[in-house]
Amino acid sequence: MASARPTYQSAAKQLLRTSLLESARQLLRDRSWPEITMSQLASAAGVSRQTLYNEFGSRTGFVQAYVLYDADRILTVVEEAIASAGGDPAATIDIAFRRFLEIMEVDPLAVSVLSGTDEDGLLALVTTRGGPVLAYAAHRLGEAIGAMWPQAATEDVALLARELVRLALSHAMLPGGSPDEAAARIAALLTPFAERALGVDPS
Amino acid sequence: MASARPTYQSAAKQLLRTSLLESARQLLRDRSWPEITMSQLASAAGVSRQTLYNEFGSRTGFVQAYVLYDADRILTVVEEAIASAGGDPAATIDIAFRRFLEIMEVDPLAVSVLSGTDEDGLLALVTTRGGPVLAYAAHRLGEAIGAMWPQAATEDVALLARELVRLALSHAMLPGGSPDEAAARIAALLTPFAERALGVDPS
DNA sequence: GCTTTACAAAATCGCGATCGTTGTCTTACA
DNA sequence: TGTAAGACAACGATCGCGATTTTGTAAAGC
Repeated sequence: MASARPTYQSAAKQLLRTSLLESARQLLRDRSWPEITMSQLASAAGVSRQTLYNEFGSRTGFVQAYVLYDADRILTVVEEAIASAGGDPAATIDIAFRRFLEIMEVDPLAVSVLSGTDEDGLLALVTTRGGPVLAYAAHRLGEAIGAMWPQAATEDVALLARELVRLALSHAMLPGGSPDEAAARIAALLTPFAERALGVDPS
Repeated sequence: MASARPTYQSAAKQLLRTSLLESARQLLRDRSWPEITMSQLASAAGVSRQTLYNEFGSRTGFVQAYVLYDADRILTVVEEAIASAGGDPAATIDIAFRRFLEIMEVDPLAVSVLSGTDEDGLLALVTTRGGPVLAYAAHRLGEAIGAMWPQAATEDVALLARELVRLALSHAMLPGGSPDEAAARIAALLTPFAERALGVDPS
């Protein structure tokens, strides 16, 4: 299977990265980020510390990559939820938001940030310095929604995606009711915009 | 009932509180919160340190009160902006959001939180532990909107107010474009919901 | 390309000592 | 009654200092 798109090198590199990132995910289940050393991380993944540095550059470089990796993970699930909604605006927003909040409740990084006292500066990484994550998530979400509603203006879809991400992060950091309740409210709030963007006749 | 006007005692107490809080606002213009001591605060307001403690209990008690005071200040301006909009849904949301973001750009506490490295835990006070502020702001905003749109269901107004506050805080912490641009986008996003709640015929 | 070993720079920790601050109390005053 | 002022213990920063750990980089070996 050498004819596949990714070369062996890139595939191996990808395997290395996910192995490291997944090990970090495991370690984050019972220790907070500042309690995890690069040595522990390397040995948990079965590679040398040097390899870890070659791949991610520095400690902060790794944690930034991990945030994106975590976002990627979550977005994949949310995209599946969107695809399963069958195109209905209200159902799409509701299920996507609900799935997101449900995941965040058990996400190692999220619970670590929310439960701890933020002795590390991790909270800022998704708020005041959360530009990269927000942009990435908004883009991915916009693609997923745009694929499902091709008749909607890309401008409207991008707008909906961006603010949806902001609301999602806000509700993840400070829950307003259960995921079910929150998702229902957000869906009720944003469905009129979505329907108008889709040209649905509000009979 | 006691009296229509506040008693001398309550008025004096109120004067004392606002004097202290306003002094803190001044001090926050060139120092961050952890750099301000209770002694400095008391003498800046011209009262004894003991009086400060009698009124606010503790240092954290004061900063929490200050956050509410600051929110109150900002909300007053936003309420005026809402009243000036004349009831039109799009204009109301647009001007309220824009005024809020403009204020936050020069608010001493806000710039202190956004520029600093959050060595104090102040960022958490408007995110993961921001329940009280969010509830207070959502309530005030709901009242203001409800007074302008009496025909809308209180449920819809409360929903709009709550999520509007979340979006506002998100945009204040991590700006997405200028206040004008952000406000225009939020207005475009939420106007359909507001119009539907108002029973406006979308001709 | 990964591992091992080595190494300098930087961060962390333990541990007193010190100092400033917090929070409380008591007394004096209007 | 409520504020000012002084004194006070408790607590938390801060500092010095050595010891240790961790970060980040480099070399050599497989």
